[in-house]
Amino acid sequence: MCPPDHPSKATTARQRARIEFTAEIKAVARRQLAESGAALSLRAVARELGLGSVSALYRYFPSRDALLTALILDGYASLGDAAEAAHAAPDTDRADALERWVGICHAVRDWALAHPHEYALIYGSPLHGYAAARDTVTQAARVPSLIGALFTGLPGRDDRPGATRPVIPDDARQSLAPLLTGLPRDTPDDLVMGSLMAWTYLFGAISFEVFGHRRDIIADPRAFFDHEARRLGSALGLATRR
Amino acid sequence: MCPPDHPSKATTARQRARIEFTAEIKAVARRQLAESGAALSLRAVARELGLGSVSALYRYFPSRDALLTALILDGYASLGDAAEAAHAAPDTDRADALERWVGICHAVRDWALAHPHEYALIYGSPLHGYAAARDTVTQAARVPSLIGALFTGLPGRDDRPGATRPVIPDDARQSLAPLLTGLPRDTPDDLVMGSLMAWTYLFGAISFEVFGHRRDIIADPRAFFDHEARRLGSALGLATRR
DNA sequence: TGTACATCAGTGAACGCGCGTTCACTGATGTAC
DNA sequence: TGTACATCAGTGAACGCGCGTTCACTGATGTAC
Repeated sequence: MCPPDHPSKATTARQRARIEFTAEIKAVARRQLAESGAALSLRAVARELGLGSVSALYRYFPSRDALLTALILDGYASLGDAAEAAHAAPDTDRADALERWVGICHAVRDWALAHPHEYALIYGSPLHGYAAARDTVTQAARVPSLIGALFTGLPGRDDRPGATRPVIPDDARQSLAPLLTGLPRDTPDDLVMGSLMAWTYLFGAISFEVFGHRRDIIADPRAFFDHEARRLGSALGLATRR
Repeated sequence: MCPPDHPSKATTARQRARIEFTAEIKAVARRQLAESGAALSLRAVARELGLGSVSALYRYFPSRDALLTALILDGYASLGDAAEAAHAAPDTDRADALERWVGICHAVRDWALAHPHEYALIYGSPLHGYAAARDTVTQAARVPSLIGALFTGLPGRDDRPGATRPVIPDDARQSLAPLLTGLPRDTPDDLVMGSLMAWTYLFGAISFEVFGHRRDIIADPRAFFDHEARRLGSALGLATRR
C-alpha cells in the first residue's frame, strides 16, 4: 500500500512523484478537515487537487478510512515531535523537572491551538465506525512516555528524605500492572501514578480550551494554563530548583 | 415552537400527546445516537417511530439542529441531576469535603459510562457547523457550580491555621475575573482556582476513559479513578475528617 | 347539545444535493532484452 | 542504443445509497356560537 520507508537510491521519478503526491493528498485533506469541519470527503479532496476523477485517489489510499488513519498517525507524530522538541530545548534547565514539565505542557497546548481539528481527531470523540489502527499506538505513546520519563527519571525525582510519599491503595496499584511491566522494577508506583495523572490533567485542560468550554469563563487562557500546569506539577511531586 | 413550560389545567388531549411524542422523538434519537454512532438522521428517527413520512417530525422540531440542541440540553440536565443527587445523598458526611468530592466524581463517571454518546455530544469534539444554543449554559454550569460550592463553601474549607495557601500569580488571578464577579467578594482565589482545576481533571479523566485512551493501559479503571480523585482532591486542598 | 369553522398532525412526492466504491479504459512511464 | 512489453497513474461513467427541507394535501381533533 505504501512505498518502503527506506527508499533506495534506485528511486525512479514515478516513485518520487508518488511519495510527493501522497503527502499532498494528506495536506489537502488536513486543510479541509480544518476548514469545513468534521467530515472528510474524498470527492472534495480530489476536486481541490485538480483531479479529474475521485477514483484516482484509490491509487494512493485503498479507502477513506485509510486516509483518515494516515492523518491520525501524522497527527500523533506531529504532536510527539512538538513535545519532544520542547523537552530537548537547550535553554531549559534539564535538572529542573518542574520547568521541563511546564515546558512540555506549553508545547502540547501550542500545538493543539495551532491544529485544533487534528487535536480533535486524536483526542476528541471517537469516530463513528472507525477503529483505531494498530500502528497508531506507538506514536500515541510518545507524549505520555515523555511525561512518564520526567516523573520517574532520576534527575527530576523529588526524593528529599523529608518528603512523604503518597500511599497508593492495593487495587489502584494493581490496576497499573499493564504499565509497570514495561518499566524498571524499582520504579516507584506513586510516580507512575503521578505521571498518569499529569497526562490526564494536561489532556483535560487542553481539551476544555480547544473545545470551547473555557470561553467566557477564563479571560487569559495562557496565564491560567501556565499556573495550573505549575500547581499541578508540584502537587504531584515534581521538584523545582528554586 | 414548544408548548408552554407551565401547562395550565386546560391541557387538551392534543397538547398532552404533543408533549409525549416530543419526548418519544428525543428518546429514539438518543438511542440511535448511542447505537449507530455520531450522525443523527431525521429519516432514521422517523422510520423507527413508524411515521409514514420524515416531514411529520417538522411539527415537533423546526430542524435537525433544533433536535440536536434539545438532546444536548437534556444531556446536561441529566448529568446535572446525577451529580446533584450524589451531592445530596443522605449517607455522605456533609462535612467531609473530600468524601463529597469523590462521591460527585463517581456520579459523573457513572453517568458518562452509562451514556457515552451523550457524554461525547456534550464534552467531545464540537460538531461541524453547529453553534451551541444560549439555553445550554445554565444546564452546563450545574456540575462546575457544584464543584465550586464544594471548594469555596465553608464546611469543606481546609483553613487550618498551619496550612499554607498556594500563591497565585497576578496574571492567573486576573484571568479568573469573569468568574469572580459572580461570587462573594471574600472568596479566596486559590479555592476558585482549585475548583476549576478539579473540574478540569474530572473531565480529563472521564474523557480518557470514555474515549478509550486508557484501554490496555489501566486494568481496573474504577479503582484507578477512585484513587486519582482522592489524590487530586486532597492535593487541591480538600479536607477529610479522618 | 349540535353544528360550522379553525387548528393542527401526519402524508407523500419532489427538489437538489451529497457520498464511497467499482470497473473497464487510455496513455504515459518505466524495464528487459 | 532501440524495440517490445509490463507497470501503473489517471479518466469517466455508473451503482446504489444517503441526507435535510419544502409544499400542497387529507382527515382528525378541538373551539365558538
